[in-house]
Parts: sequence; C-alpha cells; structure tokens
Amino acid sequence: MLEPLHPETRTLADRVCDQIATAIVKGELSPGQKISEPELARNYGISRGPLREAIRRLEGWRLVERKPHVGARVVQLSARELIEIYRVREALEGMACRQAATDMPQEEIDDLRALLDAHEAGVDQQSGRAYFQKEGDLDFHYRIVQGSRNGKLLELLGGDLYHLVRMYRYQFSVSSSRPKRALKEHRQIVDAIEARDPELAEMLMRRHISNARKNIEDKLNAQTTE
Amino acid sequence: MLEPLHPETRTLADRVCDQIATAIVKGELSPGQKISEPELARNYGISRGPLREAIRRLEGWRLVERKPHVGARVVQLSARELIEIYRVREALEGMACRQAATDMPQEEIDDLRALLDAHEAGVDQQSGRAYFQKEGDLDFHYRIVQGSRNGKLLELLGGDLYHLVRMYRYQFSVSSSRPKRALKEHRQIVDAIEARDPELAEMLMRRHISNARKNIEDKLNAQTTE
DNA sequence: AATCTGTAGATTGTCGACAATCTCGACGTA
DNA sequence: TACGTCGAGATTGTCGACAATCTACAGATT
Repeated sequence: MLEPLHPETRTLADRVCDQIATAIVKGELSPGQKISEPELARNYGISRGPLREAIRRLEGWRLVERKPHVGARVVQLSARELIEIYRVREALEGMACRQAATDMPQEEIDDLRALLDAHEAGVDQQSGRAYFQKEGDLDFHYRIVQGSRNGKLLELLGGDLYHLVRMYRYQFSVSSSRPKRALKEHRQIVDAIEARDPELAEMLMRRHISNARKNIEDKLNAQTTE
Repeated sequence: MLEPLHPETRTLADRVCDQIATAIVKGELSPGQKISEPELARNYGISRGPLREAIRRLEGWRLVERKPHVGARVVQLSARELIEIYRVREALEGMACRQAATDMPQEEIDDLRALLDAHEAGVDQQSGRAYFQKEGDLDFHYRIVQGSRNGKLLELLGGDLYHLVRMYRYQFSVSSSRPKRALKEHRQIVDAIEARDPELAEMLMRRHISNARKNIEDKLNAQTTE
C-alpha cells in the first residue's frame, strides 16, 4: 500500500479554503474587506465554482460573512465578541483540562513539558519570540484539548474558535504581554494534570484564561479611553 | 420601505441547505446513507452547483461527512459522540445559565415561565406530547442561551450542537422518558435565574444536563447489554 | 440644492458540459 | 478457488457562459 504519490489528492476548493483562511488570519485580507469572487479566482488561478465552495466553508468557520446577492466580507471581530470568545474558552477549556487530568496519557504529558521547556528558551532569547508567544501558546492549549479525548470539544475549540483567536492575535498583535507569568501558569496546569487532580486542573485553566481575558479588557479599555 | 415582495430573496443553495438539514434531522435521509449529487439535484429541482455549496455548509454543521473524490454521507453519531456532546453542553449551558441569571431581561423570564406552563399542559394530556418533549425542551434551552447575551455561545449551541441533538432525538426517539422530572428541573432553573442567583442557576443547569446524560448512558448500556 | 429615477456596468447566482477519479464486476492466471 | 488486473460505467471535481440582482453615477424634477 503506497501513500498517494499524486502530490495533490485534496480538492482545489479544500486547498484554496485553507489558503484563504491563512490569509485572513494573518491579515493579508483585511477585516471587513469585501471578497471579490472574480478577483480571488484570478489570484488563486481557479474558477469561481470551487472558490464559492471554499467561501461557503469559511462562512461556516465564521471567518467570512455573506449576504445574498451582495457578497462576502472578511469578519471584523469587535471587542465584545472577543470577550465572548474568551468566556466560552474559559468554560470549554476548563472542562477539557479536567478531563485531561483523568485521561491524558503520561507520554503526552511528557511531550507537553518538553514544549514548555522550548517556550522558556524562546522567551529568554529575543529570537523566535513572536512564534512562541503567538502560536506556541495556542499549541499548548490545543494539546490539552486533545488530551481530553473529547472529539466534539476538539472540533469546537480547534475549529471556529481556534481560527478566530489566531486572527485576533495577528490583528491586534498583542502577543501576551505577560509571557513569564503565562509560562508559569502553564507549568502549574501541567503539574495538576500529572498529579491527576481534575478539580485543580480545571480551576487553574479557568483562572489562566480569565487572566488573559482581563488583560485584554484592560488593553482595550486603555485604547478606547486614551 | 416595503418588505421584500419577492417571495424568495434567499439563494437556492440556502433554501436547499435548510431542506436537507431538516431531512437529515428527521431521519428522512438515514444516517450513514450516501448522498448522491445527481439524485438530490433532481429531487430538489436544482443543478449541482448550488447543491454542492449547500453540502459544503452542511459539512460545516457536522451533519454530513465528505471524502474527496468519493462523496458525502449523512453523519452517524456514535454513543460515544453523543455523550461527548452532552458533556460539552454541560459546560456551555452551565455558563449560559450563569450569565442569564445576570443579564436576562425580566420580560424574557416571564415568557419562559409561560413556555413551561404550556409544557405542563402538554405533558398532562396525551396530545402534543411528542412535540413538547422533543422540540419544546430544546426550545427552553435555546431561550436560556439567548438570555446569556453571548453571541458566540448562541452560535455554538444553536448551530452545530443544536442540529446534532435534534437529530439524535428523532433517531433514537427517546424523548426524555422523564418528562415530569425534567419539567420540575426546568422550573427550578427559571426560579434561580429570576432570583438572580448565578451560582445556583449554573449548578442546577449542569445537574439537569448531567441527569439527562446519565439517563442516556443507562439506556444505551441496556441496549448494548441485552 | 436636495431628492428621486433610471440606466449602465459589474457582481453574484445558476446552469450544463467536460475532465479526473473512483467503484465494481469480468476476466485471466496461479 | 483465490487473487490480481483491467476496463466500462457512474460519480465527483472543475470550468466557462448566461441570467438575476445589486451598485453607482448621471440626469431630471421639485
């Protein structure tokens, strides 16, 4: 049984969907910007059929909003929505963390510790700082959700919400202005999971995300007030 | 300013998407059944273009699963997935209920009580029993999520999860074999919300959904063991 | 000047046709 | 008989063209 030699087994619409999603997350397509089907089709070198299918899926991921007979626009998340997302994360990831304390295999816990070590090295030195603070943090959270062994949870957090949070981080470029503090909280969480203490693990995760939310709220208030 | 007289302002793909979603939820399209694009297109009297877009969105709603170059199938949710959904609901609706206790307007609380009265009347008499137990219960939960005033929460619970739970109820036709008990729990929840007691409201909702989950687990175990 | 109307252009929605890929049964070989 | 190969048919993926709708600007009217 050979792995697919054909370099592209996935469909055009699938690939373009990922490309557009990345472009939106990284801000190459500005929030609120109108999405012109003919233009995008030319850019990606495909016809409008697959492109429209890709847009339909992005709509499901809440990365674009569509009005019939008018067109699609890149979502523009408000401060309010961002706070809402963090409240949802608090509930969901709190639960994920509790279940991870029960079901996450020791091997994955070890990997998680290794990840944190890498983060620490990245925080100390200037190089790679952006990466570890932006995507690395999400990677940590993602792994814990995986550890919960709850597929629906992974779908929700790893799907819609994950994209939106990544998008927010790139847009506001507020890569967690409290890296050392966050790293310490991460270590506490892993400790609780390894100690197989579900209550503590959930509590720590909720507090961790709650702290992040308050941090954002303060920044947004400062921006608005100044 | 007139409301649209044009009977159908929505797009073909949108309408067909809803039609197919309903058909799946009600079991007219069996779980696991293959979705033939040419056949469905003929049935609904449209071409394959809009149909494919509809399928793409259904895929986002987790009502169908698609494999490239093979086709789409109606999802078939396992007992495990069903339990997972209920655990997610426990976390999310618990939070929704807590926020509803803070932010839900008195007017909506009154409406909610009226809804419960209607349910009680429906439970007593045989007629309409199926409705109140199936959709009525979901209606109750939906309104509380609305009361939380958290848009993301409404998207998550009112989107993917809502469809899947409805689908499960039709498929297994286990319309809550504990209607009186459930109704009593509903009333307690509304009381807690009206008393503006967030902690109690969350706790009661979590226990309510947890009870429903255990109820399902027992039934599934009985089915498997017998 | 401000508002309304109507037309031109562009964009979105829909369709049918063609190409690429998969499915499944027939055939041949060990 | 069991297994692998091959090919016909059907299905999915992609494309370009046409129809329906919206947007924006120019001109007319009060």
